[in-house]
Amino acid sequence: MSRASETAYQKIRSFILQGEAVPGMQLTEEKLSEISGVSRTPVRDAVRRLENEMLVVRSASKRLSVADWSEGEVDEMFTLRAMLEAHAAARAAQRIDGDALNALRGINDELKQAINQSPPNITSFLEANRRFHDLILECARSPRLSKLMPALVEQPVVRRTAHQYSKTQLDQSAVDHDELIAAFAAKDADWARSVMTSHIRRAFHSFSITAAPERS
Amino acid sequence: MSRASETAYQKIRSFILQGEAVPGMQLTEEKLSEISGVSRTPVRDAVRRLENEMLVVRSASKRLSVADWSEGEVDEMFTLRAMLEAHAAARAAQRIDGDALNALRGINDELKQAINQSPPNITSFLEANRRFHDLILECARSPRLSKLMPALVEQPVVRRTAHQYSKTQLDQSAVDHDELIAAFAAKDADWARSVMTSHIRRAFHSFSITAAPERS
DNA sequence: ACAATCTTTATTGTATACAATTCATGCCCG
DNA sequence: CGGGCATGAATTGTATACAATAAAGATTGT
Repeated sequence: MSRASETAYQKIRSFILQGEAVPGMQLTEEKLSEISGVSRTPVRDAVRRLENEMLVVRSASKRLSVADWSEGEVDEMFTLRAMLEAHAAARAAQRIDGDALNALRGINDELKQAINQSPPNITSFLEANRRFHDLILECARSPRLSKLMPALVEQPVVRRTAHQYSKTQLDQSAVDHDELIAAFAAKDADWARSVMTSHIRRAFHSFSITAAPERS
Repeated sequence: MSRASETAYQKIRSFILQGEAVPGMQLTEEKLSEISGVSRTPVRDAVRRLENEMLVVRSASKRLSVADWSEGEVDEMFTLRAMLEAHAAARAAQRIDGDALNALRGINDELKQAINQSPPNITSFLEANRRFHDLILECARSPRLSKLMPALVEQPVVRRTAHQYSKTQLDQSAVDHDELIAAFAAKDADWARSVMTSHIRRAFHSFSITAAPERS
């Protein structure tokens, strides 16, 4: 997208993900245009994109609000994400080349460095993690899959601001990634699929456990 | 959506699906606003929706064109659709109530009537088929799944204008639907998932076989 | 004739003004 | 008091004019 529309998208998105917005709170196009500093027209474009990622929802009478998903819906999201990302891993295993494989190794090294700082650098970890998964998606070479994934990935982040990551969990992520790389190197689609499924579902359960207390 | 934006969406969509548009052909916002009889603003809204359904694509320099997918990409779409619709069927099996079950039976009766006309009424068949699958999706009660499906369902229609349906294929669809209903009545999620998977993948292969000659 | 650059034209992006809806408030009548 | 209805305010939808950008075409120098 072009400049204004893109900045609006970024600003509104971070406004929601950085926790400045309360789930369920109403958003008017005018307020959003103030936040992002552009007119309503590009704001509307940005909102459409966010609507597709289901970060904002539109009520029956076209009013906008910050998405607020029930526990069951978050579960469902993880299930769908596990299915699709496992499928992406399987495709990637059949298509990946040596360069991409090395790139994955490099990204996972960065991820390990982020973990081994004290305290672990969560921001760097999340950033490397995102790049790792994005690169796999790219190697899957499925435009359609690439289109569907954004509606599944960022969602948990909304509630995760206060999320505590244990060193054990972080280390396990790096181990999973290493095993994925091994499966890719062996071009074993089923192996890759299984590892990815476990990886996502484990993340889901540790997310549920630490996120649950918030609901008090 | 509101009136103008919605009519734009409908008109452009049917313009593409009814085969008046050639895959790959360029679409300017102005021409689309002529076609739909509204100004460019609502056209842009409509285009965003179509872009998400991947019926139109946007080139690197923001120019619009009618989507044109390779054979491999159509395959991938069917695979994804099979995965997600099978998942929807499994969820529906656990959540469906008697009313919805009866509604499914009614819809499938209409579908059979459409088949048994001579010649079979393909339009009615497709319409009933769509309602059948839509109702299952609704019974799955997964907003996220409902959001993802549109990007997967209408795609093949683009090339299918000249598609010939054999009586055997049509009958098999009705039989599949009956078995799905049986799985739902038994609340057997795995059964429902399997039947739906077979149903979609069979449709895929009969589609490939009859659509292939077009590529000459 | 060819290539590089400039100019022109086509197309998309943005802002603003206004129209149409929807929501909230208060009023009247029961 | 309380429910329905009118009125006003807030919000979204649409059209249009203009700005920015990308594509196409013309021009010039070699």
